[in-house]
Amino acid sequence: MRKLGSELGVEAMSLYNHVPNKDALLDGMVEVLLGELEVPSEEEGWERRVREAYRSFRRLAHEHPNVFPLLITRPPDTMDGVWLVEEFLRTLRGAGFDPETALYAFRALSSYASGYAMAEIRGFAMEPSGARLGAVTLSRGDFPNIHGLAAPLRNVDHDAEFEFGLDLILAGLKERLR
Amino acid sequence: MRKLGSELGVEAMSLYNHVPNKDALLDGMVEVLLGELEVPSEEEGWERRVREAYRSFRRLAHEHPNVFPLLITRPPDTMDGVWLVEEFLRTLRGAGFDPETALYAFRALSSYASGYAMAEIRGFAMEPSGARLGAVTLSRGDFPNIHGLAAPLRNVDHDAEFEFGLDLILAGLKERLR
DNA sequence: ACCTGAACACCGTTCAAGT
DNA sequence: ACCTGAACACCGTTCAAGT
Repeated sequence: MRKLGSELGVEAMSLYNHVPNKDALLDGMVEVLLGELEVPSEEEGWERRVREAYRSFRRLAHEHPNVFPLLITRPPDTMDGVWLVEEFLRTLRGAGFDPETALYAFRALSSYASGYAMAEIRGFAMEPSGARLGAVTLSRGDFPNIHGLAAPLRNVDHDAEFEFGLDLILAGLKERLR
Repeated sequence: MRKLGSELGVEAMSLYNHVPNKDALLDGMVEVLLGELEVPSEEEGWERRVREAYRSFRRLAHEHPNVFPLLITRPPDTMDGVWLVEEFLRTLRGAGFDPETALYAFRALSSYASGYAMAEIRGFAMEPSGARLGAVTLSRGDFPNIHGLAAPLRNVDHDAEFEFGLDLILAGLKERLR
């Protein structure tokens, strides 16, 4: 608050004339972030629509790596948020899914996408990145599999990797449609 | 630090005789948490082994909802962590996956599981839970799909839901095996 | 070797007082 | 209507002084 105040050329206490407290401010930031989500038009077909929406979701993480974790930490309780869910459910219902499966699909995809985006921002958990491979000394004998991946690990194509997981889930969903 | 100190019947400053700083303390907590992960023995077959490991991962979130987010926020840089990855990769390699796919599979499953577990802890993002459905007033006309899910939303079986996503990804992986 | 008091540089927030 | 100084109740951390 003090830092934001000075950024605005004002004392920290003045902010409380415009905002109830810091939490409200953070909630507002999350709301703005969510507003930047780009959901493509309906003509594209359900699969492409869903895919693009989650690509856009991941893009939010790249564009605002400091705000994005707040979206995960403090799920927004806004009308805009509810609208997005309604849209998603409608799209999947239209594709032929029953209501429960549509909900499961939403949560599965959202879990995957937010988990992946978080990992990208904070570093992949329990995993020696290219940089970290050096930090911990891995004997080639004890860690043959990680060692064999040293080169690929150094320059993973995150776009392709994200798409891989998306493919997996979407393929599974299409399977259930039959 | 002050609170932990008083819990131990000691002033906060005394802690610095045993621990470099607060961050190191948090890292240690994450390390202990990770140590509680239960990876089943190898005889069970790769799929069951992977499935059980991620069930155990999710259990960590339930048992330690305050520490688990730290695991996501500050990916541990420990030998134990590397060992887990090595184990995972070895198991999938043994099942017939090529190295890159094994890595992708690890990250896809980990992203999904951590995303789902986080959502369970903090509340599902952009989604009216049973409780929240009341907070925001949803006209039946504007949100027909969410409204149709009101009953299922109130008592989702999270175990089954988590399993649904796991099935989706594992099915997709098995598909690639052929 | 371990603990402590005093101190430093921070937080978010309240409230009476100013304009 | 909006801003501010002083103050409160907090943080993590350092360091010289004690035992």
